[in-house]
This record gives sequence, structure tokens and C-alpha cells, in this order.
Amino acid sequence: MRARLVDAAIAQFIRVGIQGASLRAIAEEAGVTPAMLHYYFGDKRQMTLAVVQERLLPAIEPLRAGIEAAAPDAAGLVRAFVEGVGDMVERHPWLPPLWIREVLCEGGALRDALFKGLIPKLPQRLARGFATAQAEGRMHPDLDPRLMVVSLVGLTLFPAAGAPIWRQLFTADDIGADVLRRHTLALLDHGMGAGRRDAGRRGGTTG
Amino acid sequence: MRARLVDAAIAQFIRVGIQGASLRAIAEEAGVTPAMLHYYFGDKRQMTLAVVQERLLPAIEPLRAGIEAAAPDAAGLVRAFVEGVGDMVERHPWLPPLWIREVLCEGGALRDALFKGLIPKLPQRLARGFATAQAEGRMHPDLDPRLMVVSLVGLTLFPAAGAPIWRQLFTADDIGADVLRRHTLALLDHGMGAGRRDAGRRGGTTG
Amino acid sequence: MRARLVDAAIAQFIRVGIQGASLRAIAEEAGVTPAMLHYYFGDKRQMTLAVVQERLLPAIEPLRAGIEAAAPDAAGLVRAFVEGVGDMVERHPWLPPLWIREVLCEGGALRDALFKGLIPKLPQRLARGFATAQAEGRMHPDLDPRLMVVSLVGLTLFPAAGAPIWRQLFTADDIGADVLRRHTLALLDHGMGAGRRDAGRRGGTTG
Amino acid sequence: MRARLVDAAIAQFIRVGIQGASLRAIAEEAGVTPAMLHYYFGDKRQMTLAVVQERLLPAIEPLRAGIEAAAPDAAGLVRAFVEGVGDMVERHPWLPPLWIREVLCEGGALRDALFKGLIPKLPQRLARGFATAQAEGRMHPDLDPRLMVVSLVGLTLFPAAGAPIWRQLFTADDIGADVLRRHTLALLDHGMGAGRRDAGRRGGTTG
DNA sequence: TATGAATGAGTCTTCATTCAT
DNA sequence: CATGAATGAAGACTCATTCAT
Repeated sequence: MRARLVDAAIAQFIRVGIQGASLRAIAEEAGVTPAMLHYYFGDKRQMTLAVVQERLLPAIEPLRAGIEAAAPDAAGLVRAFVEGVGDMVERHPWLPPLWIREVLCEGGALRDALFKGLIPKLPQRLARGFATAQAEGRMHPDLDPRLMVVSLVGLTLFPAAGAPIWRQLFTADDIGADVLRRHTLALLDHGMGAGRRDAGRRGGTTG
Repeated sequence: MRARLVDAAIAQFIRVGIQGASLRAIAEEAGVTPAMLHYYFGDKRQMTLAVVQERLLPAIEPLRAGIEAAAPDAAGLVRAFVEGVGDMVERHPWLPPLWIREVLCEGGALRDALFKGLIPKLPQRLARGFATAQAEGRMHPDLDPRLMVVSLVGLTLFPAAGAPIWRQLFTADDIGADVLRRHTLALLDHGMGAGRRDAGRRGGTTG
Repeated sequence: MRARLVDAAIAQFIRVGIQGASLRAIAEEAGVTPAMLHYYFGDKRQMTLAVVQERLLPAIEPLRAGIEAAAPDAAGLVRAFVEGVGDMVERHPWLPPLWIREVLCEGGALRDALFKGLIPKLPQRLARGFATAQAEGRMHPDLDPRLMVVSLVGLTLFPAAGAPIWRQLFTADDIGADVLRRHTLALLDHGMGAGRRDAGRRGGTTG
Repeated sequence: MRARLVDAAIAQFIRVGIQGASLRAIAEEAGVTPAMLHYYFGDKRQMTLAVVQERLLPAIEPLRAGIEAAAPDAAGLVRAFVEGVGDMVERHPWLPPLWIREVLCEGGALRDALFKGLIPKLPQRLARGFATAQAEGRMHPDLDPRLMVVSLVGLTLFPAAGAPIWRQLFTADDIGADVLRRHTLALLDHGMGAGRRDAGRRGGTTG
């Protein structure tokens, strides 16, 4: 039952956001009364926490693990991130929109939960990797290692979240996960390269 | 008076989102009664439309104009877009967060207003420009012209909206508009290049 | 309208206590919707405050004034108190039960309001008067000046509040305000007297 | 187990009143589920009855017995009552506040339970004793025998219930049970006396 | 033009109660 | 014996909306 409630909750969260999801709607979706939600979770805040810990974190975990396990050089980090996000999105298509609304938006309910409790060191690790690459001449000097992390997100999570929009806008149902991944890696690999002559050949930022 | 109401409305929209902005709060901010808002706009939806047309569109207009005026080649479009967004953000810092919340998020109140009424042809123009560049061998074949538009947004509007987050996360108060612009252009210029040996020299996608 | 709402509120307060009075019941009594109460008072706490300040305090005021105006000797204070309470009860029969429930009972909503804001100096004034009388030999040495204040209340406000009980218990509908007053004064006058031989003659604690 | 539940119930009753005590809180205090309470008592009303019969009545019983055993003259009754209440309060300090809230207050849950089931004859016995004393000239003619019972309660139970208030109000922590008892007896003994010259000598209403 | 008054529907939450196990 | 699960009714409070003036 508990799992059913959490499912219903996250379904609503995705559709109308955490703030917009009324207990009544969640309860109706689960086929129970609103009082049941209080019975299981106490109040809305705790229910949200349950959703985070039982659905959101497990969904993100492989991405985190993938990055931590990756080679600490720029190429390795980029590839781990892009593929980690790709897998995550494929498995949990609801995640990017939720992430946009509840992490990126001001006042988002998950922002703190995510950055304080969970992946606080991940961005730093990435930034450090990029800084090293740049120091060693393997990343274009005009780039900023920290902004590189932002760009990485803007080229993966953001397109995933906006997919419904651009799919409709461009009638782009032909663009699958593979095309998207190739596009993203191409842009990053070349974009980050130090501009050496073979930058485009193997498609690899050498790290 | 009307202008005062619209001002108050957008001020609230920025702070707590459109859904989160109660008519009472808006009225209080404007120093009038909630009934006034109904008197002027009819209902909340129409008031939102008014805000869009009288504040949002004028703010976006220069960007649109800049892109339409730009050379229709890839480099020109990219540059026009990046600088257009840069100027827009500088002038209207409230725009990116609002855009994220109300356009990117599902159920966003401005999504339709923006794409149906206003800039429906802009993305197409960009995509067409990129497709041409690619066909002429001036854009990497692994890239997708339509996705390129998405990437463009993910590298400009998205970082602007997420600035509060990454600024705090990286204690990156030293990163100003110029650094950001250079970073973005560097990534795009090199990333889009066809991989020719001089891709990195002048930093220019030749378009 | 406001006055009507306050009337309805105090009517409910008397019947079921402040905590027990639901906004719905008050609204129904006033013939309006619960939302009206919020419209006028904001929330329940503020409505309670309004009731206190617009009904309770004015009802108590004459008692306070009477005691302050009385001769500061024991007899004068006693008489002013007994008659002040008598008048007050006659005019506002709802007051004693409310006082019991909301001032005497632990957690009563008016306790602070009454003692902090209103009549904080009244009990002290009484106690001081009694202490002086005792020091001058005009009050029995076994009595305690401060407890005398408590006894005063226990012989006036308390019987008034318990009237419904003892009226029914003793089928004592024949006992009117005058009998009650004579009884109370007799008990106090003699009880407080220093035991002098003429204590009962004029019925007066000489103060 | 049953006893444990009753204990928990009365503990809550004292703290927040009968109306304010939720079954959940009582159950939690007893370390069981709310359903247990229904299992044992059926519903809240019956549980209240159980508390009355198994805790309240036994606590009051000695007072009742003391009065019934006392000499039926005024002095004896007064003394038995004052000391009975004194002992009771000392042994069960929770009783006066509960009594105020649940007996004296309108709608009190124990009023009927107390007067219908338990001590209905006690007040009558006291009143009869006082009437006799008055008829024989041993009680002041201005007093009313029935009101005398009320006064008795107002000078014993009421001060006990209000102790927290007047203790704080007068910073009267120095007033102990003995002082209180002496005060009360002095007031009653002299107050009731017929005004004869030795009224104050032995401190006794001769009955 | 402007608003004070009023409300129905909806928000989260608490409660006493029931029932199958 | 005992309880976990479940609920309907009610709690205070907020909201967008209407309407007479």
C-alpha cells in the first residue's frame, strides 16, 4: 500500500509539481482517502521526503556512482555524465521534468534535499577534473571549469526535460536516445578540445 | 493604474511563480483590492495574458529581432542568439527563472502563449540555418540541426536561470557576464566546427 | 455586521468555550459562512481578541473602576467588589461561566489577556488594603491578606458561575440577587472582623 | 492493562481536559494503539465514565465519608468539609482543576456523573445542618443555609483550583496548606457565627 | 471607476470510530 | 487479545470570484 501511495504521489508531482499536488488528487489517484496519506506519512512534508528517498534518490544513484567510478580526467567525466544521464532518463523519464521544477526553480522543494544531502561533492569533482585538464592544456583556455559543469547539465538534463517541447516544435519524433547522445558528445568533445588538429578525428577529449 | 497592476503581477510572478501568486498578494503589492484585478482583467488567466503581452514579449523582442536581423549562417545565428540572450538577461534578470518555471515546466502558463503567439518561427529559422551549414560541411556531421537549437538554449538561458544555484555551489561570484559569454561561445564555436584543422584558431564557426 | 459576528462568537464561547467553538458554528449562528469570519478577523485568534476587547473588557470595566474609586480600607474594598461583581453579573450573566472556563481553567485563552493587559494591579490593591487593615487590628490575625482576595472571588464570581448547578441542586429559584448579596456580605463582614464584641452589629468591617 | 489505560486517560484529562484529550494521545501515553481504547471501553464517553468510577470517585470518597461521619452540626460539618477537601487536595492535586473544568463548566463531562450518580445527598446534608444551626440561633440570620454550601466550596475547592494563578499573581509560594486551612476556618468560623460576643474566642462556630 | 462584502470550493490536517485479521 | 488499516466528518484557513453600491 505504502508503495502505491508513493507511486501516486510521484505521478502527481510530475504532472503538477510538488506544491501543486493536492493530497486529495494523490489520494484519488491511489484510490484511497486523503486521510490515508496522513495515516502513512503524517503530513505532506514527510510524504515528500518519502518520495525523495524512495524514488528520487535510488533513481539518481547510478549516475552518481558512474561518475565516481569514472576516470577523473575530463573525457572520462564527460562520458560518464552524458551516459549516466542518458541511462537515467531512459529508465526514469519522469525525472528531468521533476528536476527542473523542484530543483532548478526558485523555491523548489528538492533543491536543498538534493544539494545538501546527496550529491554535494559531485559537481566539485567534475569541476576539479576540468580544471586539471585545462591546466594541462587539454581543454580550451576560454572555457571555465566550473561553467563547464553547468554546460554539461544544460546539454543533458535540460534537453531531456524540454523534450516534449522541442519534439512538438520540430515534429522531431525521429530523434531517439542514440541521436541525442551522439549530438551531445560531439558538441562537448569538440567544444572542449584545446583546438589541436586531430580534435575532431577520434571524437575524444583526451583528458 | 493598469500598468501598476501589471507591474505588481509580474513582481509576484517572479517571486513565487504564476501559480503561487495569489490575487490578494498582487493586489496588496499594487495597493489595491483584489476586486480591482477582476475589474481590469476579468480573471487570473486574462491577467496572466496581459502580463505576457505587456512585459514578457517586449522583453524578448530584441532577442527575436536580433536573430532575424542576423546573417542566416550558423555562426551569425549563434552569435546573435548568445549575445541576444546575454543582453536580455542583463536587462531583465527576472526573465530566465520565469521562463524556466512557466515555459519549460509542464503546465507552465506561458508555454502556449510563447510558442503559439509569439516566436513560433524563431526556432525553425535557427534550425534551418544549422541544417544548411551542416549540408555545406561547415557543421560537424554528428550534430543534429534541431538539437543544436536546444543545445543553444541549454547553454544560454539555462545557465542564466540556474545562476543562483551554481554561483552558490561553486562560490563563483567571480564569474561575470563576460566570462560566461566567452565560455559559451568557445564551447559552441569549437563544438560545432566541422573538425577542420583551423577550427580553434579564430574561435569561429565559419557558418 | 461585525458586531453581529462578535455577538455570535461570544454566544458560542459561552456555550462551549473558546476552544470548543468552531468557526462553522459561530458562522451558522450569525447566519453567514465561515469564510466571513476570516474576512473580518483574519483568523480565530484575532477574532477571540476582538471578542475580548469589544465585549469582555467593557463588561469588566465598571468593576475595575468601582474598586479603584472605593475607599482603600478593607470594608470599602469588600463592598465595592461584592457590589461590583453583583452588578456585573446582573448585566452580563454570561460573564462568570466564561471567566471560569477561560481564566480559571488551565490553558484558558483569556488568562493572559486578563492578567497581563487589564487588571493586573487590581488584586494587589485589594491585598494591600487587607494587609493594612490587619496590621491595624481591624482584620482577624488568622486571615491572610492575599488569600482574602482569593476568598473574595470564591464568594462572588464562583457562586455566580455555579448558579445553574446549585439552583438545580437545591431547587433554589427563590434565591435572588439580593439574598445572595446579603449572604456574601454577612459572611465576609463577620468573617473578617477582628472578633470584637460589636462585630456583628452594624455588619461592618470597619476598615 | 485496563488500569494502565485508565491511568493514561486521567493523566491526559488533567493536562488538557476531557474534551481536549484525544484518544490518540491517551493511547500513546499508554503505549498502545487507539483501537485498544475502543476495544476496552467502546467509545470515548464510556471511557470517561470508567475514569470517573475508577479514579475520581475513589479520590472523593474519603471526603464524602468524612462528612457523613461528622457531627451533623454546622461546626462539625464545616470542619469535616474543610479538612476533607484539604486532605483530598493534598493527596490528589489534579482533582481541583479537573473538577473546575469538568464539573463547574457548562457542558462539563463529569457534572452529571458526579451529581446524579455519586454525591447527590451530600450537599443536602450540609444544607440541612446549616438550616438547623440557623434555626437554633447559632448561625447569622443574614446567611442562607443553601448558599452556605456554595460558599464552603468557594472557599476550599475553588482556591485549590486557582492556586497556580494566585500563587503567581502574589508570588505567594510561602502560603502552605496550613496557612490556607487556618485562613479558611477563621473566615468561616467568624463569618458564620451569630455575632455573639465570644464568637471569635475559640474560633468555633458552636453548631 | 472602484470597492467592501460575501461566498463556494478547495487547502492541509485531526479526530473518533470501524473492521478484518 | 490486540492491532494495522482505513475512513467520514470536521477542524482552521485560503483562494478566485461575484455583485451591489
